Amino acid sequence: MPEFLDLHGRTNKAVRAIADARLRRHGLHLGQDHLLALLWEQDGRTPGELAAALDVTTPTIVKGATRMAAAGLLTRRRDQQDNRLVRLWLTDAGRALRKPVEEDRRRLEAELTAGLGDGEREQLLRLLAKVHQAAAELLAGG
Amino acid sequence: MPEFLDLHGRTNKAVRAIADARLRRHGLHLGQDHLLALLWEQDGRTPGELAAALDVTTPTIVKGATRMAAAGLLTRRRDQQDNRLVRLWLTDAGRALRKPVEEDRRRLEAELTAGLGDGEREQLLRLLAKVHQAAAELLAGG
DNA sequence: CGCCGAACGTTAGCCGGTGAATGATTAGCC
DNA sequence: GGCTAATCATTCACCGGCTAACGTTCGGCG
Repeated sequence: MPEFLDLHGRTNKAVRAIADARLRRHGLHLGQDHLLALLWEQDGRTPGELAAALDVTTPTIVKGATRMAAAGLLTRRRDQQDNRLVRLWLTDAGRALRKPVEEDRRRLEAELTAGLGDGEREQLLRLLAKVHQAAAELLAGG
Repeated sequence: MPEFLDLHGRTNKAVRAIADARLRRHGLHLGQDHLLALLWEQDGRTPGELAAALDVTTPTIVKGATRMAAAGLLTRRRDQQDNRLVRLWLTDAGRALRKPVEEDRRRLEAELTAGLGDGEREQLLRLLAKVHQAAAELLAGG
């Protein structure tokens, strides 16, 4: 069991578990916050656009949007100019989650990296970015 | 979108995608390799033991074991002494995957960290371990 | 103008993961 | 010895993610 893969995977799982627990207090599930983040920035985007921005497939967005619509966080509306398109619009409830959820995420980041000095934090990001680039290249070509 | 959380999440997703693609060549799905790794080390363990070792819930093991049994990688047998227990035993097919899968994983680790010097690799592990510990503490207490 | 292909959202089915409820079996205590 | 409580595995329903198949709607070309 290679060291980096194991450690990276474990860390990711723990982080996801914490994020999930905190999102649950706002009635959200893991991943839905990313979708919301995009809509907070700009309303009325299409599932395809959102999927591309999140590096996720369209069905993932559609299913999530259906659940979030049922939860009253957003509404679906067809585009009048191009009837193939569907646009997602936030409700007041969806908009209201912005501040607390963004704050939660900032706090989580701060708590996780609290044990690192400024130089260490910077270095961690630098090294992780290297690995990420290697992964992206392997995924594309290798 | 905090820097570390975002970068770490992206990296994990890319790594998982690569691992999934490579496991698929052996007829495995993501996560099944971890279960196999435990059984390669020691056969005849119970779902509960495996779940605890992998830090996963028991239903996850049960479902995976069902699929892997259907794929001919392992067999289920009830313990004769304690009839509540179920023990998972590898088939020859399951054992045969050991070398290629372990080799794949070692190679993936090497490829991902190829761009790092020895000092950098060590430092990355050290810093990531710090974050992991912080996450574990948050998960337990905070 | 009509057809045919491209673009798009949706659905269905699978996978790993979770929590909650079920059922069987053992262990412990009176 | 018998009843109760703890311990297992299993099942069900849900979530995010994926691929593949489907149906609609628009665009371009003859």
